[in-house]
Amino acid sequence: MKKVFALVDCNNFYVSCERLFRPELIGCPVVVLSNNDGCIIARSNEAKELGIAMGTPFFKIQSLIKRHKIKVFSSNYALYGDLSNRVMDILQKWEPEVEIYSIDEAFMTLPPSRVCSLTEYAQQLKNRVLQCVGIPVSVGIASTKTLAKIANRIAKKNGYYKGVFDLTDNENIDTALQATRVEDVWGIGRRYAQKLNNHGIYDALQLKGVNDKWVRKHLTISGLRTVMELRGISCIVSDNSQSHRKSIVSSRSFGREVSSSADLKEAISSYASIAAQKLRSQKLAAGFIHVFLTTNQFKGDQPQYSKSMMVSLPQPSSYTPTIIKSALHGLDQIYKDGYHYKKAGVMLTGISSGKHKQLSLFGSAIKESNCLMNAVDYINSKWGRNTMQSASAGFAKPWSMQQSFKSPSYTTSWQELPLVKAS
DNA sequence: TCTGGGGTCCTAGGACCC
DNA sequence: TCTGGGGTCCTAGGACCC
Repeated sequence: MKKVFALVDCNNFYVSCERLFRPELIGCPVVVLSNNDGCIIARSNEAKELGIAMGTPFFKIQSLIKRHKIKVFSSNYALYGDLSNRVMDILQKWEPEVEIYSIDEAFMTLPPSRVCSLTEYAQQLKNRVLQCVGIPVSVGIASTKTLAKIANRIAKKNGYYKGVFDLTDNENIDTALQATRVEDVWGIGRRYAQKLNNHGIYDALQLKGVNDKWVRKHLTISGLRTVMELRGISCIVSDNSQSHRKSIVSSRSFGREVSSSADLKEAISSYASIAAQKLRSQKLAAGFIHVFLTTNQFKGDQPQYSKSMMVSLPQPSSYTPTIIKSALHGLDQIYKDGYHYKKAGVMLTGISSGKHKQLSLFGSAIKESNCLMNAVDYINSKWGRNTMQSASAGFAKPWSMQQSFKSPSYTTSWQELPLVKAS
């Protein structure tokens, strides 16, 4: 029997998280900003209706914000991450096969036999999530993940379906595909959409019928997989192997432009610490450290410079002092005086399980204290990030990002618990 | 004044080897 | 005038995702 996939997607997830603790904002236009309060990364339906596009720079829509009294939030990842975990818990209790795809989406494999219809089954799940966590979700059901994405889009856009749309019925598929533009197909981005349009292909039904050879040549093997999925042949398999991630990045745009080597060293130390902590939290170690910095590409009148460099470690490590030291060594090599830098970062690669370390050929293992890192991680998890930190990361942090509109961490910080007053 | 961060996969091309 | 072919590894860059 053919597999059936359900894509469960939280509606306007970050906005829904903010509204959960500010119910008076239901029905009002709300937006959430990227780090550094740079771009719009989430919009309520009311904000979408005002024509605010995803990724719009915040500073460009100031007057619109004022005119329509749009409520603005800086991103609060502690809150979103916690609520995401709660939603995923419900899904995992509901069905054994759940693939968490992103902070606000998961693919579920539905059982072949059940007492009610697929639509009723998904409605029950949707109600359960709303009841237990308070986050509204939409569910798209189909025989492949790409079709489930399309079904989900229809469930969201068309109120008639009440948040659930079943596309397993073959008769509906082509109608749905015809109503879907190629750029709205999962796996087709701006560039590929342009290419397809130039070739006379505008909707998903046309894409489904394109010659395989042409697709393979112009959209690579990934594009061909997308087309096969539109045809109902499931070929985007879930990666349920216990494989760990291949890279870990920590980077930020600065709150203001940075020129001095001293400030950059602080920032790089800080990012290196964050990356090392992420490594340890997944019990991994890294073999290579990449450091990069770049000037503000939006300022065409200023001299531009960007550079990256890789530093190899003698043996894989997750020890913060080692990671910081190597990152600063890399920074020394690429830093050039006289530029206004906008962004810098640290990327860790050559990632392996921390248990099996390849030791250096000469001499014994380098001394790194796991106990010390365990203690630091424990203290920071209990009392908040940066309760203990490396001195090289600085204290005033004049380069740190702006977050002017951040809501409290309602669910993850004792100090920020919401208060309820009886009157 | 103000334009995110963190990932993955694929391909082309160069270096190098036999 | 003539100057191989094929495999592998690495890196940079492009494209996509949320």
